[in-house]
Amino acid sequence: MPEKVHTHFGDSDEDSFTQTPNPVSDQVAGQEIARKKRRSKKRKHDETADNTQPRNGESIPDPEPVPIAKPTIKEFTPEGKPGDIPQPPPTKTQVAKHETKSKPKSFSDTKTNFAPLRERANALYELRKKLPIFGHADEIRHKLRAHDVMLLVGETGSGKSTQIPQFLVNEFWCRPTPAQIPKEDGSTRSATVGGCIAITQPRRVAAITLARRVAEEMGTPLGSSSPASKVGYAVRFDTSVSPSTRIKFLTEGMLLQEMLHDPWLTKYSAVVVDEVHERGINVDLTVGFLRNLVSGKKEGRGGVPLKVVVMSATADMESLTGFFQEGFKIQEREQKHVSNGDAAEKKETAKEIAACHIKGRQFPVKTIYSPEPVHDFVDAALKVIFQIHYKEPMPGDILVFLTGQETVEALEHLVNEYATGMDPSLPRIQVLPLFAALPQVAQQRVFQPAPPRTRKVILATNIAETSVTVSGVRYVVDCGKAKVKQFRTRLGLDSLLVKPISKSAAIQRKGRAGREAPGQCFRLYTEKDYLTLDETNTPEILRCDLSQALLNMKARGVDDIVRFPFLTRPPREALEKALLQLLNIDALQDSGKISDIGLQIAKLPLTPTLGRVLLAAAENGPDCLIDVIDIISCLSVENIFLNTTSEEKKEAAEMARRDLYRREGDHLTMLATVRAYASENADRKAWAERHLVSHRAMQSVMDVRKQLRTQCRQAKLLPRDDGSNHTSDPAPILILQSFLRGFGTNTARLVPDGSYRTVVGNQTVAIHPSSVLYGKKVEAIMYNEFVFTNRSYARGVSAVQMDWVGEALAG
DNA sequence: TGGGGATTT
Repeated sequence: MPEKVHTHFGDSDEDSFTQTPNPVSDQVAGQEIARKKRRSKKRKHDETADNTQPRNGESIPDPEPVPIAKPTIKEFTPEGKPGDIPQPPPTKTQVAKHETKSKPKSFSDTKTNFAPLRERANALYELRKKLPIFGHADEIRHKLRAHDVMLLVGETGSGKSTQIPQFLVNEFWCRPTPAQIPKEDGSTRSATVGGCIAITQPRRVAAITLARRVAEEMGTPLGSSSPASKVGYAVRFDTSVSPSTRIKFLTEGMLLQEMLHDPWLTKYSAVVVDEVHERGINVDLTVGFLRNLVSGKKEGRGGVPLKVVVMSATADMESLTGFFQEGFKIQEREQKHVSNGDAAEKKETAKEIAACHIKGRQFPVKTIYSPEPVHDFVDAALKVIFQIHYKEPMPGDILVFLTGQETVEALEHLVNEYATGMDPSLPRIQVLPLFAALPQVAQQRVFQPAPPRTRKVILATNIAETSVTVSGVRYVVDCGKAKVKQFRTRLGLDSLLVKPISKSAAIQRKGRAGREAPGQCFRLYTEKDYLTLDETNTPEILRCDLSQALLNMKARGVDDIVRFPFLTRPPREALEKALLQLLNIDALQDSGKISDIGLQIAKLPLTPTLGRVLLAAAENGPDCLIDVIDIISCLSVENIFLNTTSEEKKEAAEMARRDLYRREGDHLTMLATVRAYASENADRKAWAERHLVSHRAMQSVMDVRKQLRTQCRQAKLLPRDDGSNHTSDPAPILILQSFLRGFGTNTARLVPDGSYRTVVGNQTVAIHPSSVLYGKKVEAIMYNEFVFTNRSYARGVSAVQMDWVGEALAG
């Protein structure tokens, strides 16, 4: 059987698929490089010779990792070295026995650990010196002394995320500075501004692991483990900082949240925004607020400047430079109106935007395109996997990018089937699926080394593009597609469709083959198709519902949304729709200003709609609120019910969950699940397994629930002592009516032909198969999500009465 | 009859 696969593939045009990149490919890559060179010449900032090299590694011939730039200075300034943090003098406790380690943490105990920390840091220093960015330390420090904003393009493996904060932390401008901050009444108050560096990350794990690494490199304990710790992190549900934290890694969402309470970011001397190229909505908002901050008068900081470093792997430098320059230009124009400023002249250099390019440390990856368009990429991937396995030496695992769980599982079966008939003298194949919905234990298998004489074949969604790094991969197979969620403003509907990826995503996928050795990337599409791909991913801000983003802006005092500095401006229609949505839930006054309700909602870690539901439930009393919090907690995490792939499993799941299902719909079913899980005191994990409920998801539910209960108590929506011993029967009608206050427009009624039509818009919608109401016919339904995949589906569905809907829509 | 991937004092 494998032979057949192999020959068949070879028949089509074996050479094209097994050869080195064809001349056309090289030519085009060359043109791309030439274009980049021309563009970079236009830049007036200092540049290193590195900049003119091809940046994306498309056709780098180097057989070795990119050589490291020579350090520009021979001796390092003391601030770059590990161990320059104040070290306690050696004392008797320091040589004390090991028992102290296992004792509860206290200051004196951690002192004991400083010596080993320092040793480790000294060892790591040797590795740090080899990072491509290391030789740029002085250049970077120098530029940031003169400029407030710096853009830094650093390819994968350049070391930017760990080194930049260490380069900057001992700069003079990074010290806490006494300042006079004007108060509303015209007087001033004394305060200390700055002293700390924030580094934002799109993902929680990245923030935590980077903090851990930098603490190690600096020879300091991590976060709250010691009051002397210099490095900490802050992500939702897990903050670890100390009074002496100087470097803090946090998620973008966390920094936005901090800005809600401290709009001037007075704790910080610098904010480093990492991974900007991913363009999640939070990073767009972050750079928007930061631009206002650096180009404004900084009165809330007592005039102390804030340094901003924007870092990206594949930056569109022109647009980011233009973005920050525009901010300074606007400020200049406004200042000229006020004074005939010659004071403005002096500060001119600070207002230029510095730039810095750092080469990555990446091995060359050969690109092999499909000679012809591929119609069935699962089939094509199967052939390429075996072609690699037959021809290419061991070791070298294969990473295949597919679109979703369905294609991953289909290919998993096919590969296993063909592998059984393989020549026994060949190395074996181990197929490992990887997608977000996969239980954690199964995901972990991807990181375990393969058994001897076995090649790992990892079948992944685009979780492997950014979130998860698998070692040992030398071959990437890229189907060229991904599922993309797009919010359609006009219909108020999310669609999840398979679409071609962007060039930068294709380059990112390819790069996964060159992390440890030279590699190969098989693209299951033609080179012509590659050239027609969009340059970059569509920023999330153009693809999502904007109501939460707008409410956050309003809560920060941005009344005029149109004047907000968007890195990419969403279409007017999308902004208007979001404003209308906020008006509908009373989060805004008719004037467009934020209302008291809006302010309360903005403080909740929820979508505005769910926030509105929570406040409505509070009006129905604490019992109702406690129950609604349980449901909202489920709605704001991943699916709590495990997937049922086969018919058998589905039946087993229905049996196991029978006692949880509620005829009122998914909302009360979730409530029953949370209540049952929470009251299970013996073994919650076993309980979850028995009921085919995701334990991981339920742990998140409990975290959210705790957070929401705490916030509700602080907001006096719940009495102080209530909550834990709540046992009264739920009141389904009150609960569902609370939900209708937020989801009144997400309703559909049954029409005579047996289908459901939306109350607003009269569109056909079907109940999603994952719903407990699937196949049921009720007077009307309310749903949390309206999604289009193969057809329009309502997800998160409960039965409601039409007169409740009428009341909710009437307000 | 079906769920790309993140994230929030």
